[in-house]
Amino acid sequence: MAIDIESATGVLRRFYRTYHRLPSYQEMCALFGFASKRSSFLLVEKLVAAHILTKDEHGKLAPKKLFATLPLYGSIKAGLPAPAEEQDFSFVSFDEYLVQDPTRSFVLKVSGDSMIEAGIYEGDLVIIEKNVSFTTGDVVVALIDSQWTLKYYKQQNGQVYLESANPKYPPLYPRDNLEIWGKVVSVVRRYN
Amino acid sequence: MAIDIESATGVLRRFYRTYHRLPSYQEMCALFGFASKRSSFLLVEKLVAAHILTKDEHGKLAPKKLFATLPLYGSIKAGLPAPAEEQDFSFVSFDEYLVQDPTRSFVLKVSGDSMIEAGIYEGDLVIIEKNVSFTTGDVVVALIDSQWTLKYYKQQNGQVYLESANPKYPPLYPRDNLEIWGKVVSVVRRYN
DNA sequence: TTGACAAGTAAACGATCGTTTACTAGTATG
DNA sequence: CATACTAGTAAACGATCGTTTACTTGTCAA
Repeated sequence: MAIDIESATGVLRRFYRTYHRLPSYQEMCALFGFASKRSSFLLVEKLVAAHILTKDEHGKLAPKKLFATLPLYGSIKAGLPAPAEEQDFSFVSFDEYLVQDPTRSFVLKVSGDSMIEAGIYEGDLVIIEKNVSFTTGDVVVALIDSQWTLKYYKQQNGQVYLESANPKYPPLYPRDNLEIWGKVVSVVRRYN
Repeated sequence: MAIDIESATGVLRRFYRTYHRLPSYQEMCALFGFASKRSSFLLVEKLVAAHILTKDEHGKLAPKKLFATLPLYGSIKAGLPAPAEEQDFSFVSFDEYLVQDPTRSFVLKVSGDSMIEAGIYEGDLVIIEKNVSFTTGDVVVALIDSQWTLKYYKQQNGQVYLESANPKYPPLYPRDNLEIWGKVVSVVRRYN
């Protein structure tokens, strides 16, 4: 009774999500109930042929795209490919898609509705990048009069101020000092 | 001249992002310019002590949270901790945060403005999960009269229909058949 | 100047690595 | 029935693994 590729992929994916590495052939024996490493070897050969795993230039086993990534279909308007012939898509890993420089980034959970008109809702996560340049229109995290806010950064006639995306809040002109902490480079929302 | 932990972390993070695995001590020698594996060994010891790397239950080296993740500060309203004492936060990996079951999920790039009132903009990526139950108010990907759309799923008096979040579009009542492909479980937006 | 310490080299250890060879059992095909 | 093929076991291969021991530097403080 051979283990099919699909369920093997699931097992390995779960292992990779837990340990952030692939199991050795010996560990695969335990995972799949093999008695010989050769069985793991043959299974891996199939997975490599199926483009689920790869070997890098040093011959080390590595997860291929499917592991940390999902198929990305083109446009929602363009129509979806038939489920049988799932081709013509790229892949996305959100960690890589959302974060350019992890060493300069952090995440904030949004509360309040001041940026709701910009599509940033309460409960959303925003990824902030520090020490980057920003211009008028960027969403920034700012310390204005010793209070933290998420606002549009605006420049007009040399005057710098912060503007809410929700029209019910007035623009903020700094009294003494205005400290910009970073720029919002991406937004993430999870339902339920 | 010792290599400081910070830059070593950067090098390893870059390696991990490229190869989706950690380098061996031998490979670290090449990465850091060491002539002896012992130098790699000592460096790793420091990184483990600094909670940047770990060893799992089988003694295998594994990246700790910091690698695939970013610090998550509480609420934007609550104020940020001082940069020096960066404590009291959790961590987020977006791949894990956004996708519950990778085997049943795919990604679509949004075009059109029909869901703009729900905070889903043109160019956003939506993560769709197939074969899940959904109720009134969920955002779904549907095939209505052989056309793909992103809409609110609605049920009223036994009548099922699709509603746009943008009031300028009327609700869609299916003429012959309505096929729901999956539920939008999360939304992702990257600026610039 | 001396001593202590940190950081690196060089070499060696047993353990585990991926891989290969030889063989066995089961199953499907002719 | 004979054959071929697939999937598995068992054992062994050299290579690489992480780790340890012994020794060499350079630096800073006493």
